[in-house]
Amino acid sequence: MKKHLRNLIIQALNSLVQDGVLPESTSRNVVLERTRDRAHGDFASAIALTLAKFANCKPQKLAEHILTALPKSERVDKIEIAGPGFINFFLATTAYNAVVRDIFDRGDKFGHSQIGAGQRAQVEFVSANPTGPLHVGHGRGAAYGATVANLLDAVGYHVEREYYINNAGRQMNILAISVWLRYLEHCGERLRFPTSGYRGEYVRTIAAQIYADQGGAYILPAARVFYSIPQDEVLDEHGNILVNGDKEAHVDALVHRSQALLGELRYRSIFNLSLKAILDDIQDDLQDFGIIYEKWYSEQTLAESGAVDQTIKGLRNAGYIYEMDGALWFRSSAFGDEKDRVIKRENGQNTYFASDIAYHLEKFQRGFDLVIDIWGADHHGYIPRVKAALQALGENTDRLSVLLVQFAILYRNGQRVPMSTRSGDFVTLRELRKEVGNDAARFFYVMRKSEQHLDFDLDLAKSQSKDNPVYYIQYAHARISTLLERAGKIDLSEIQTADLIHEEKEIIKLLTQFPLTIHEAASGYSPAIVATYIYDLVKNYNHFYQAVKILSEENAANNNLRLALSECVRRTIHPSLMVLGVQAPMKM
RNA sequence: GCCCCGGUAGCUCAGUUGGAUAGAGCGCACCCCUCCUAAGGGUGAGGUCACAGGUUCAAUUCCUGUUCGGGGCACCA
Repeated sequence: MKKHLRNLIIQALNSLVQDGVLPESTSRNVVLERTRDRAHGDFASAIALTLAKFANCKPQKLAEHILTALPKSERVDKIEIAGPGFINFFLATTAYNAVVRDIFDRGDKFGHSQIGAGQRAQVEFVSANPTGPLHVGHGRGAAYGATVANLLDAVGYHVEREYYINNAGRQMNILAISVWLRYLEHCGERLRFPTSGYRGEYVRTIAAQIYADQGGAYILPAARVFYSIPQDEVLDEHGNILVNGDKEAHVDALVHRSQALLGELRYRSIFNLSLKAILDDIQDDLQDFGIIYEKWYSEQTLAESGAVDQTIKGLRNAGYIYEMDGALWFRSSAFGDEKDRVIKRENGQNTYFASDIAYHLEKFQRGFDLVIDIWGADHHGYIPRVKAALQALGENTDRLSVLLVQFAILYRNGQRVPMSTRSGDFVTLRELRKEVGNDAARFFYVMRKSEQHLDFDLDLAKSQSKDNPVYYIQYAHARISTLLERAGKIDLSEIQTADLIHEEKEIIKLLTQFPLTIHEAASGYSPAIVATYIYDLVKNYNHFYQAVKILSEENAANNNLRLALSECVRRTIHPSLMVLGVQAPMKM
């Protein structure tokens, strides 16, 4: 429809150029928009305002010229000039018929398009270190990433969802010794748990499980483990320093000592059991949350394949590697990063950055047209160096989009729920899902723009009332479903849209916007647009529902129209909720 | 100090590549079920779009500066 009107205006402009009213160079980029106010018709164009100075006359005068030059169209009822020179189009109500029929023809693919057809997109999200269960912050990344992937899928991309498992670095070693130390405690050894160790309760659980499965095979006296290890930093419960020490050196020394005492085989065993326990938990958690990955990509495998060393060699060949203070540096400042970055540490270990470069290079080599990373907002400083490395390796970073997700803050009884990473005192994703349910969690996580901090109201998410947008929308879907079930078959040939009431027109207008909404949400990576849209549609449906009788309507044409509209709304709610990862119940 | 994100109604937020009278939900004040799910609907009050400049016929929207809030500036991830 918009296209149709745009063509009309372009034709008018062409003839005005011929008449010499407008110069030859006039732009044919016609802007049309839906009106906000009903009095302004259905569509409006500010074209006369934009072009007035080229025509050398007042906008209103130009608008009149355009109006006379506009070809007639049976789909337009009335055209007016208003305000400073807007041209308002009022659609013929018969144009609405086509909309309803079109939605029925599209089946369950209404709103979907093929804009991305033939293109491959990869979305990498969550990718939390497997050092503990997912918490509510990861949850937002999970819901957001899954929805962005669904949106790209809806507009025709071939999408691959991927989780990058950071299972090779120092943090994993710290996890392994944390588990082992808890295991020793479990077996009666007394020790002071390191400040930089993983202190969560889950570590004890894994340790106890290892003991239950394998008995005392890993027991060693704690005194031997801690003998002449550098002093740890000791804090009290308020974070004040009680004993000055180097907690990182302390924990690194413990890792070394553990590897020496346990031997390669037993150390690997603890390491792998810990990793498996946590990764299993993460995978279950995400699957229960309705998130399916095509690929779980292991950093370990990447490192073992030699890809990381290969990548460093590539950077060296390109001339961007130098040595300083015993470490290897990447000259990222040559590509706009604020300083150079270490890629191999003095102790010979690669930094995480090194494997991240190799991983991204590998992603590029897999040939995706679109590579999307979803990170927490606190990682934003990391973007320039990753892009720098890819550029140094000769890649075009336009294919890479890094999307940042701000934190979610939980509120219960109007109070902020305290969360501190120290002491491992955070709310897990699993706890949140258990408390509010998957549907509410998925919806609440994405209903705000991702770059916006999210105030997550737990009480609202749990409430079964109209105040809760998830229930409001699901309820409408259920209500329509039962309504249509009672009504039986809809006779589309009986539909006529000659005299629609206001509520009906509003619904149809909104329905026509749905494909565009999905497109905008997909191209802008903004699931919140869908959430806002669907809420708005449901609200309008409720107005309509309140205004008319549907089942008891005697006039067959009206009856069929209203049923058809209900069905159209249902066919819009359904795919929207699917994209958002929320159930669309038939009954409630 | 530098970098990223944000500042719109009492609260939480929308606001479509700059457009006509800036919207919604909650909260507040009233009101509506002989009727398909009241898990719903209606009416009203409530705004210096953080502030100051600039670009434009037109700025909440774009640019610059200021200010406030969040986050980041490691041989941690």
